[in-house]
Amino acid sequence: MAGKRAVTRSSLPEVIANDLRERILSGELAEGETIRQEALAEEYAVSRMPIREALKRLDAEGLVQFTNNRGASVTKHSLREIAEIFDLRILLEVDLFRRAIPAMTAQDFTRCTQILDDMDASYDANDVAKWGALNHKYHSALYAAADRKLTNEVLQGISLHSDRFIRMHLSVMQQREPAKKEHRDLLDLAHARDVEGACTALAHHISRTKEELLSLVAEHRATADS
Amino acid sequence: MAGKRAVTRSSLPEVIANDLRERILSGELAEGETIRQEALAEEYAVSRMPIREALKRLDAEGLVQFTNNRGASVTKHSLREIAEIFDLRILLEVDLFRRAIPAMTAQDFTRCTQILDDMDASYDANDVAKWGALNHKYHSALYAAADRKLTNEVLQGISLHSDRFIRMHLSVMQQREPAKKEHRDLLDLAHARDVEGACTALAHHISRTKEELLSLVAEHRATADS
DNA sequence: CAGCCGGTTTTTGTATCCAAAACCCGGGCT
DNA sequence: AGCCCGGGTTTTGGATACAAAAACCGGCTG
Repeated sequence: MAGKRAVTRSSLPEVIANDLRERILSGELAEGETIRQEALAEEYAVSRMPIREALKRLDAEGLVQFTNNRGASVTKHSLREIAEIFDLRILLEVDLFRRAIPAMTAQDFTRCTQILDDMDASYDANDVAKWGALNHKYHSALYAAADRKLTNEVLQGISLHSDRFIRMHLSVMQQREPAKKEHRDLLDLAHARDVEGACTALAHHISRTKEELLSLVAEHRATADS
Repeated sequence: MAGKRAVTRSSLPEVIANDLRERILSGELAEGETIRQEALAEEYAVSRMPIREALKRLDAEGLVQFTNNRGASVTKHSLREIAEIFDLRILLEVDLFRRAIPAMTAQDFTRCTQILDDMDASYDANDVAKWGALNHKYHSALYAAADRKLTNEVLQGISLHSDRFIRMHLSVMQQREPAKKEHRDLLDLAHARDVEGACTALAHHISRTKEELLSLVAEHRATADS
């Protein structure tokens, strides 16, 4: 148990930002909801200042929006923007994958396989939060060999948003078994060093997720009136 | 003169962040330089708090780095990361351009031409800051027809960094007249609706800039020891 | 003489406090 | 009766003040 390496490795605004991010991603804080700084301050038993910094950070990440002197509210994306998020993912992930595949080692493959196993487990266990985290981990592992720090950071920033919608509708999407297989196929194609095949498969995989999610969100919003 | 539309359209941290950003981009604040909050606070005649928020924002943009309790310092990119910045630009800009070209209207073309004229003027006048701003404007105008808000935002974030290095060495690069012509060629190809030709031209244009800049930065760093 | 340890100083991080701007509601005017 | 205007309340934004962590320097000891 050498876990707690650094005594207080994260500053107060950071842990608050992490928690708030999780709350937004999990849907506990709904789209468009206005955020009252003082309420959060009391809830976390700190002053309003760390809260402000945390919100500013989330604002930079695009999860909340600051309006002049009217405070912060959870961002709400249009269907069009959601589609764009996924298109960006395709663009970036395919590029990363293409660069990564020739450089992937046996270690990379075993690591990816392991994460996939964990993912399936949490998927079946209905542990949405864990699945989301593992999903990120899997993708990072897939593209680790590309050794592109900056691109990965940008991708993470974008994936945040896509994850929000995926998790929002994961319960419904669980019926889509093919996703599991597609994940495995990607790894197999990479292992066979079939760069183009793997890339098109990845593009299709994300694209299918996009289409499916778009219809789900559209349906959801239609019923929710809003 | 209907300029000052909104009375106080920008908050204090915002104007400070803008100014600091400009100072970093212009090279007034050198790479790796540590930033003393109190010094800036006195300089801007405000308290340390707006400064902190501004720095946090720049941190989110990647222009400065926060270390635990040791404050902020201007980020310094490795040659490898600089190359990655330009590769990302290629990826994003080509995608935007491809989507934009079929949708570009006469208005778009005239607007682009006009900006190009201004750019040439500031280029010849050696006005580096203005040239940078216009460069941004030109690219935004080129991709405006794509109507991809999010992608453009991401691109802006990345271009910030590339601009930093371009402006750092613009005085040397002025000898490279071909860049002017390339800019015009891009517009002509787009006007002819030659999507693939325009995209490859754009990719080559950015790629050439990248190569040239990389050697300049490498040279600069070699002489500056550091 | 070098390395380590402790006190001092600087610098950051957080809290409390005050001012300014935005919303809400009621009253007056057209 | 409806609309506009003004005071009260709420909420954010900024300043000052305080505590904690880190760097720095000097002295001590092996």
